[in-house]
Amino acid sequence: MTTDYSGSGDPARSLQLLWRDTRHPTRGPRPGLSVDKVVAAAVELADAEGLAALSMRRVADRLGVGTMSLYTYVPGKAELLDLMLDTVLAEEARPDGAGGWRAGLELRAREDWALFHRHPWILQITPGRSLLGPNETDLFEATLRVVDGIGLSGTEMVLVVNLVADYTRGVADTAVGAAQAERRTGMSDEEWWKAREPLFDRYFDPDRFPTVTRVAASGAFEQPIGEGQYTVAWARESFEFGLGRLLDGIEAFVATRPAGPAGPDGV
Amino acid sequence: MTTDYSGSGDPARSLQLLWRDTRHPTRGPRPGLSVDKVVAAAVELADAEGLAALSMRRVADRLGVGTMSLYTYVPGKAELLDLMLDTVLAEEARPDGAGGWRAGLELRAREDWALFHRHPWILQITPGRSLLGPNETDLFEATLRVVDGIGLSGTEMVLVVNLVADYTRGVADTAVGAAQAERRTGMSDEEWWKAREPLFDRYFDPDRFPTVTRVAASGAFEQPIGEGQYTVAWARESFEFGLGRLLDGIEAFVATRPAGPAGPDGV
DNA sequence: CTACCATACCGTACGGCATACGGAGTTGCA
DNA sequence: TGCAACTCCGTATGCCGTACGGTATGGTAG
Repeated sequence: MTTDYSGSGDPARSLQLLWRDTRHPTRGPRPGLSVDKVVAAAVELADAEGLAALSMRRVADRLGVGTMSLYTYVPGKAELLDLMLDTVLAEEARPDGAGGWRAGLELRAREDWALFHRHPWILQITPGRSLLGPNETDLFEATLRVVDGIGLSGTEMVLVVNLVADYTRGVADTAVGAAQAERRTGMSDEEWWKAREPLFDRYFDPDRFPTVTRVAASGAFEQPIGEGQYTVAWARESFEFGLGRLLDGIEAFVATRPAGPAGPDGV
Repeated sequence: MTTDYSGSGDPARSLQLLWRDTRHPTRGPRPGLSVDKVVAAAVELADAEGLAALSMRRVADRLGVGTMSLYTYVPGKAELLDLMLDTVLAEEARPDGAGGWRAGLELRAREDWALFHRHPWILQITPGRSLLGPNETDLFEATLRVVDGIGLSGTEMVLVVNLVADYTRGVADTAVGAAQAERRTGMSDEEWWKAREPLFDRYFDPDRFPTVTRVAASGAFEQPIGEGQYTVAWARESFEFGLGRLLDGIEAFVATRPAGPAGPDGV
């Protein structure tokens, strides 16, 4: 499935919810639920069973209310997804500037990575435009601060911060997808490959794919098989390798700028 | 929506379809359709209206057949998505080694980028395990070849190739999401921001977000507004900037390896 | 030439989904 | 005391993927 997602509803309502600008008018019956409870239930469900299992019915069931009651707290599913996203963003530790910009960006990337693994559904909701939620803004502020005063222009600061975030999203998308394949298909990686290898060999022509053949023969695809978690370990190494290269590249770029406390107005 | 996706069906059948290993038994009535026609119709529909609009019913309508007739050609929607993906992969130009590894990886990244824009739905189907389809394998072969013989081990070759692909996927996910937001919400970026700015200002506290405030004041968020396509232009610059940094980082890494035609068996 | 039967085609039905609509019950204030 | 504002939610509509089983087609075996 795909989520046709957000931004369509009433902006004022969405922002109010995101920033929890909700004073309860004292008139009617006391609400039995709250936005936070609905969001928490939805996050739990999505974590446990995936975004595909996240339906308004299931969330309502989990809260012990009728489906339509949710619509008292949340305008619709799209907005609920927005709220879920900004909510889990609060879980990330913020870089604090210790260790310089490189350590700061590393921290941000690793926190993103961990978050994507903890809440894989994040990767399945299309990014679209910015949410303008409090936690997203918070995180952006903290990360911008990390690359502040090292000689970059405002535009360059934004470029660098987004670059690291986008890279992490990309690897995580692949890695999390692979990690979840087992759950989704009810088949371990080993079983999966065992089932396909003999069939694949019928189509795989070494003359057509000589380099793949050679690389495969070198053992590059055989990862250290551990407790069945080997895909995860391999993915993490892959992520760290790429992060290292990326930061090396950024470092070279930063070195070309006039160092010092130039601030975002420079250039 | 989200697509619970693939790998679940019969492997033999999936691989046969992917590699078009389909000889028609001469018995019954002549088939009016073919796998290719079904896939082509599905791709057209997804391109035109997005993955959310891709239903078996709509594909069948487009082909002038009953819904259930599709199941003669394709085991189910998950497998159809697999086929769609491997099919559009054929559109990418393959790097041919001219200009060395850096130019080769650049070409691959730009081809991926273009493909993601041409077929945004690719980004919405969860990667999971490899398809083992012909075009995917082809592309992998061509890209591996580009980093062959420059001193990398087999594992390192795979790391580098995947790194570039993952980076591109990440930026494209963001960029395509933003580019499509207009279509999805029926609202231009300008309208969208106009509707939210005054509301957002009520929550945005400059003391809490000083760096964002300063960077915004420096004009880093005001992109050259052109024909309404400015988001696209900005995204492309952003992609090229990141690609440059990434390849710089990889270049530094390659420089640490013993150059020469070591091949994938080294280290 | 007939009978068989693999295959293509597809109508119907089931259980899921988001959510529009409107009614019933509850509470605080005028 | 009464009504307005509010929560809760049953029902219905129109989507979805696809299981099931029926019918039409047409090459081939006898």
